[in-house]
Amino acid sequence: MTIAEVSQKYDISADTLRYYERIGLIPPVPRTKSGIRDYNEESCGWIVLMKCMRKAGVQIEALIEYVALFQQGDSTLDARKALLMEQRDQLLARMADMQASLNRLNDKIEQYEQGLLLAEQKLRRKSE
Amino acid sequence: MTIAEVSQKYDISADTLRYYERIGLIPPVPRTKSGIRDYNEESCGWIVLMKCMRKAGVQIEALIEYVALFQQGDSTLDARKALLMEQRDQLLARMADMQASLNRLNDKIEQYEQGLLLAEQKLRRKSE
DNA sequence: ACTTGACTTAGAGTGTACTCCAAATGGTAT
DNA sequence: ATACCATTTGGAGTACACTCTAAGTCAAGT
Repeated sequence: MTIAEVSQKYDISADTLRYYERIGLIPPVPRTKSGIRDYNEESCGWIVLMKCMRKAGVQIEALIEYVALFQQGDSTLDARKALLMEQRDQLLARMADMQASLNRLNDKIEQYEQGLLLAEQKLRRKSE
Repeated sequence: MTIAEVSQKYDISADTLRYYERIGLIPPVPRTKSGIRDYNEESCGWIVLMKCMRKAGVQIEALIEYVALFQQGDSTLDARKALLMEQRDQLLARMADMQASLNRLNDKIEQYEQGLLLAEQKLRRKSE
């Protein structure tokens, strides 16, 4: 697959795909003889993984390290697992922050609902 | 309260507190005659709110707009509620992305656990 | 052969959210 | 009075993650 096809398929700009490869967020993508990227299934797998992680706010630096470890082979299996577990913990912490924020938002929205209700009642009383 | 006290109490740098006020993320803080900030309960309330929202990734721009609406008085009650509801929706969407990422991380970690187990078994077999 | 359009690279530019700095001022301790 | 330390402002600098630009290359169509 060309970069344009991958870009469309996964809704990621070609610039971002090149950037991800350049910084090592995904392993090098296979090329044609003339140097044009020819994404295969493995490349696409990395892209899907990284899109998912980035959408969730996982830092690029940690992901780069994961890819680097992966490329170093089986000796890094436990380091990779440790990295994933750390990212999971951070993710859980961020989700807890978001839940706290969500609760506050819900409380506030409810207050506004009651406030608006009171304002409506005032208007009705006036017109009666 | 001075800016140093507020900074310590809420674990936000004095620079950030000034920055938040400058851009309108919190309403103007009361001052002493000599122009030094003297945070009161209301100021602290805004700080707590904004710390919570920012930790959860709510965009500064939306929060600035909320404060601006708030300062315009009761005529903006429904606009404020609409803004909060939009932010809640965005928050829920991001939490869903994070849950997807969390699921993938958990799957991968489990794979590594099984992989490591297999590696251990291989080692044991060799040494037997 | 020549145009066209997608692709390549290196490097510069952008947006968001801080974070730091310099110069000036104010209140407090000696 | 003088030293000292926190505070003030405006503006510059930083970190992260893209995003865009310029200049060049390549394969396909006419």
